[in-house]
Amino acid sequence: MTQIPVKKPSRIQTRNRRLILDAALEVFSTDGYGGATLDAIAKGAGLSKPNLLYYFDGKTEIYVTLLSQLLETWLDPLIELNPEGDPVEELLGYVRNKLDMALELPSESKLFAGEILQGAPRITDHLKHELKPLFDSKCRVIQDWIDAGRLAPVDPVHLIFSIWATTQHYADFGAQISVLLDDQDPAARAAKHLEQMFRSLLEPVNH
Amino acid sequence: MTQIPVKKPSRIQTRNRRLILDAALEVFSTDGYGGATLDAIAKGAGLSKPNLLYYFDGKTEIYVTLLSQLLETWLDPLIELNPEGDPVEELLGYVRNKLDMALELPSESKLFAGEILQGAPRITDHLKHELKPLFDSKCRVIQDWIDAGRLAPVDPVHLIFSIWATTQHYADFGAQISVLLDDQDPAARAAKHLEQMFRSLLEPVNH
DNA sequence: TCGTCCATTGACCAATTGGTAAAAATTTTA
DNA sequence: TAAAATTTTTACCAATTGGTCAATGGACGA
Repeated sequence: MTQIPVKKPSRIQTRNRRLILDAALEVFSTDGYGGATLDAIAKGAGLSKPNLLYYFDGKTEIYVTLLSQLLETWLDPLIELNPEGDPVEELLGYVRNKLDMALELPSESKLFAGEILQGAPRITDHLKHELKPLFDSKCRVIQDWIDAGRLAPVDPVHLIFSIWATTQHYADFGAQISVLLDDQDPAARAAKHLEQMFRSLLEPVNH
Repeated sequence: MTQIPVKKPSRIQTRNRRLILDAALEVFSTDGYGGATLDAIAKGAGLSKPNLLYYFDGKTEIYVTLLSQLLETWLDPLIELNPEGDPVEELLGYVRNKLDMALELPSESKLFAGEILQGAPRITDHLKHELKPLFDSKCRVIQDWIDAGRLAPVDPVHLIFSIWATTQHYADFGAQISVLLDDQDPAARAAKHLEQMFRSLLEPVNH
């Protein structure tokens, strides 16, 4: 029996890996992969650089660990899209959830966006094997809703793209929004606008 | 008289600065500011590194030059939004223009997105003094249309954000889209979807 | 054609980078 | 508590980075 030795991590390991990943998230999301340095991450985590490398095999491993953990969290709201629920409310709920995530976890959104922006060189596999199947399945759910006449005839694929784009925009382009809105908090009006927009798109005409 | 010597650039200067900026666009947009190297840009431009630095004062200057030139091109379609035209058609035309730009000039879009993502540390002033006034002015135009009953009552600010987000998404998240659509070209269906979405949002109910 | 200015190069540099090795300190286990 | 295992540090390194400088090569007008 080839038993893979999966020792449970010590308290110190759990704590330090957490410290490192937290620090790394900030550094990677504000400086990008290329601009981030192990020194900056080490400093942020309150550890020495060689100590960092005791817990992770290198810069890339920290980065990829972060991204794949992130992808899971990020996919959750999409998973929860319930085929049995009311189509319009399910989708508006999804919009709401994604917007809340973007507003509450902007660094995570930026980290992901930065990786995709650069061609997703380090997570293409994750996208293919985790995101894609879920995406296809949820597109089918939406198409079924449309076929049942419970949703206006939209393009499921591009509907999802539009939801992702508009919600994540509030995290990824936060710096631009800050300038344009003189640092006012966009949250409330953004939520209202997105609900209005997607409702007018999705509500079936014959009611 | 403090006369600034604005010699017109020689043919060689024009050519080489162009070569450098073209190469820099590719390098910066795929590697990010931090990940980009002068060596890579020099190689891409077919020049030696010291030769690069003969034309530009340093990495940052190349980058900022690129970004500010870019911002102008990028703002053009918004400028063309005509207060005298038909509101819905003007806005849908803007969507169309922005989508076409994103599809045709993805590197430019990515470069800009990358800078904003990192907090816009090098172009905040440009945003404040060029983008913001234009943005405010066009928001007023949209509000006037609404007040005149020629457009559904939307939030002008967030309408523009949604247009930017959805169109640029096809450039900035192209890598993700490629995976999800198995490399099919999204252009046609994206255009159709965006028109449907924004039309259903913008068309005034009383016709 | 000559001299002046522009363009280009090779050699170089200090600082920073990701990463290593081995010893020292600390925690856990028996 | 002593040995074993884990964690941390100190000292270090080779490669890469953005950038300089003096010397050389070319373009071009007088």
